[in-house]
Amino acid sequence: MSRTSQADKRRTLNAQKITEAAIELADSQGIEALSMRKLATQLGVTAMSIYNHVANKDDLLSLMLDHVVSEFERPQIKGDWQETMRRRAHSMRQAFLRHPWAPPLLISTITNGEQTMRDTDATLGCLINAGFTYAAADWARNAIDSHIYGYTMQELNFPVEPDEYKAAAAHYLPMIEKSDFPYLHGATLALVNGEYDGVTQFDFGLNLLLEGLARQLQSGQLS
Amino acid sequence: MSRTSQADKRRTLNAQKITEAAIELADSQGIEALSMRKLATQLGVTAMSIYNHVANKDDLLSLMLDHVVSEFERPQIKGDWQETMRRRAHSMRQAFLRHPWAPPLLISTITNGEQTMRDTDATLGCLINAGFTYAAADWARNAIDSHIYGYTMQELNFPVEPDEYKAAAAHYLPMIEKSDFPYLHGATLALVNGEYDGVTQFDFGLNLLLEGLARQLQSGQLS
DNA sequence: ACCTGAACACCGTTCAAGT
DNA sequence: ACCTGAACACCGTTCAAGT
Repeated sequence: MSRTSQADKRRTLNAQKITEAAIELADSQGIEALSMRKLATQLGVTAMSIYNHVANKDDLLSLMLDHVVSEFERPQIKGDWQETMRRRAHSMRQAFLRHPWAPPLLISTITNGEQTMRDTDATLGCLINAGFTYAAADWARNAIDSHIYGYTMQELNFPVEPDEYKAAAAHYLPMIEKSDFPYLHGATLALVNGEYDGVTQFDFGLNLLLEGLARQLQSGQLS
Repeated sequence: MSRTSQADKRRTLNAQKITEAAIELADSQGIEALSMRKLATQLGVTAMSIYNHVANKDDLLSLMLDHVVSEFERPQIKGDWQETMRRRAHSMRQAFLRHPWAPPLLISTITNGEQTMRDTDATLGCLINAGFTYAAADWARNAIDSHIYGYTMQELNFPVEPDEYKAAAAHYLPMIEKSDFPYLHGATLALVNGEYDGVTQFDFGLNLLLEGLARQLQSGQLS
């Protein structure tokens, strides 16, 4: 009987199952809760079994990240490059909202997985096809990705939800001395008074970049 | 004699000394090498002594981050807002190059320290003084910071140094199948052939943002 | 008031032993 | 070929005991 149950485990456990369980654990409990021991428990197995399928925890994280990248919408080479870049950016933000642990790890990843290479290839392809030089395509991709990563990481770590901004501002206002922080005080007061809603826009920065790129491309600075 | 040495320790150890030693350790050995035990050894003291001056490791990290923020150039309220924002951005990038562990922690920090509030106040002040509404100043600051954080984190984690790009490209080229990754292959080949240098520019994305903001401000969309 | 050693509840990972 | 338990070298932090 113990033979059968072990045989069952052998059939079920593999790198993909481990990766999926790890992502689910990191999504629901946070990345700091992802330990080899907890993951093993979730899988109904001993911590050490995992090492038969992945080299170590870093290897597991790489597999998890490559899966996240697979959720990015792959750019079409042909077509409206601005719209294609916008669709990719939005899909990346959505993937990061589903997997909030991913951006800091993904941006720090040294070796690139299969999916990352596919994403980079298609992104460069779209821009080059639109008339960008290799150098300009590289700069453009870098600037767009900076915004996607920087914006979503700020967004993910913002301490209050959009529908609580006004209440939070009213709560913090007394702690922001008008004499010490006049503009922060003014901005917080404007929020309390409903003069603006405090919601930043992903598309605001993205449009600044895309419109600037379009303008430079049209005037021949990038081609 | 043991009395004197303990009295000496009491005089020397304080939150500021601990913070400085922690920053030095993180700068030189990496943030993952910063443990309470190693930090204590560096300070010639027991790990537990540290807890007499900081609440816990998170508290220590907050103190470290507030010090990093103090190295940002504080925006002048009056003056050329574009130039002021550019100076702040460059000083932030330089601070992050000195303290590469800081950006992911700083962008994730929930509670803001004194220096962070001063930076935010002066940044908003500069933009509001230039004619931005509260909302527009918030969007602008968010977009600029997204670029600073996103760009520097990509830069800090890029696996090769600029003067090794060409050699690295030549090394990786055979691994990038032309049929699988045509554009990545082409870009790498262009790098090997010296058609472009592969160096991305911090100012490229920053200028796109600032020029776009200036254009929208001038046309009355943000005021 | 501050420093200390022992202890607790965790980690990732190695290794020899099982089947 | 894969799973396991014990062990090692680490963590952050609590607590009672010192001065």
